[in-house]
Amino acid sequence: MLSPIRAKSFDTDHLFDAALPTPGACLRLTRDEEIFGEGEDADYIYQVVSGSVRTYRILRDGRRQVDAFLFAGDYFGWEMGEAHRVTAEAMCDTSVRMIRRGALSDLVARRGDAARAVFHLTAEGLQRSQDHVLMLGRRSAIERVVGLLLDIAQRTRADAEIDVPMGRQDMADYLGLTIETVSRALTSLQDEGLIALPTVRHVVLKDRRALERMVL
Amino acid sequence: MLSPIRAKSFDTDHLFDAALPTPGACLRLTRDEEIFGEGEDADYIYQVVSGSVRTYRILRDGRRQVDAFLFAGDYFGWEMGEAHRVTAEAMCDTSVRMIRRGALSDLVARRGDAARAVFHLTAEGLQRSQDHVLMLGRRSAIERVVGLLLDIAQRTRADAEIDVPMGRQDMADYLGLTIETVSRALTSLQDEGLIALPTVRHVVLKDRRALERMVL
DNA sequence: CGCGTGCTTGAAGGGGCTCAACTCCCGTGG
DNA sequence: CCACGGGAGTTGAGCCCCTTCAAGCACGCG
Repeated sequence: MLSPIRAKSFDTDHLFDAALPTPGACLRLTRDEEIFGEGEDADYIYQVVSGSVRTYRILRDGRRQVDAFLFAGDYFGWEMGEAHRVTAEAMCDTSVRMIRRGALSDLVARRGDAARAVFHLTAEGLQRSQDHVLMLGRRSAIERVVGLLLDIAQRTRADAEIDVPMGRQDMADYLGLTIETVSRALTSLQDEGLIALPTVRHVVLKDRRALERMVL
Repeated sequence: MLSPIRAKSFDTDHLFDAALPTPGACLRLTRDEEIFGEGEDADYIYQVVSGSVRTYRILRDGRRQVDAFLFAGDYFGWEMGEAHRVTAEAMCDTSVRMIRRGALSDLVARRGDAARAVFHLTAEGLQRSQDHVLMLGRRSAIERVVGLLLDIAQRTRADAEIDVPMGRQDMADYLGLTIETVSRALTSLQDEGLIALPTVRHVVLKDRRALERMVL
């Protein structure tokens, strides 16, 4: 997935390090606390240090679409315009680093490898969004849930046991479903012996191979 | 939408001009001709000169998800890895410009404003993808069709009369619907007097205000 | 212990899908 | 000029998956 290692180039995980002399510029947040809101000025770019974050948009009539879940190491808040297009909230106790857009621009102007890192990260976000589109456009409810579980497992570097950081409503709004359908999908996966649900936010992937086959 | 004009910066429409001394490096394509395929090496970045292009992915069982429609001026083929993640095809007689990824990298390394232009374009693609997600996740069939019509109108700079460059199957696979549902949505919009369909690929937006209200 | 919030389960309804027939173009050739 | 054929689009009927509405359950917290 990652490009071959190049000497002296930024590891994308540490893009901010070069621009942030004091790595203590952290924001600490509690459950459901807003980081920024849709329409607000996009002055900063963020990186999750610990915890997890959701971004979403809301339609006039209240329908909500969760755009992305962000975990430790993930960057968010790349907005090309002046305003944020989504709202970002912590899903649990979370800390994030911030950097002024201007500071990042300067870094990019000074160092070509930083530009490459930024491009890489944006492209990664684009890929995620494209996968999300495929999921919503052409997959059944169960396939969507399986896709999300595998995605969480991969991105939190868990293998068989995963801690689901979000509630059913967040899952539903990410997958374009209702909480009831998500719940039914999970129990049906459990009935088929593909997963186990020791607690409501803890999932055991009992047959990962079979689950992966379901989403190609 | 666009950032304020900066002296000496690239107009994103003309990003390639600086990197392409001979602007004749064009590829001419006919209907349904493939530009690149999923999994192939991503050596080039492309820009539509005239005509229109679709990008898509196909699932094992044949389900297809159209990722994007590209019109004159649009760039495509931004892949961060070595391989294309989608297939790109011309939807009609089309010509595209190409530039080696390496040449673009060089340009970006040499000129900071090119980096900004590239970032801008990638971010634009990301925004489109996010809007697509919202469409697929939380909108009804009719709302999706209206959204597509308005998007085409805007991006082809048409006001009331639009030429739909794609067939019903392409629309359906972009919107996560079936051709029958797309067709029914169009006739129901016609019945309500919101649009007219003089021919199958020609749509008149009779009440644009009302249509825009439908998608917020 | 009781209450509340979030999750699960059930029953009924609906929006979009499936399958199938039909229509409309449009190009081709007699 | 019309007959023919074929692909694309439309329309119809029935079904199914997901939603809606409603009730029941479980866990956590005062």
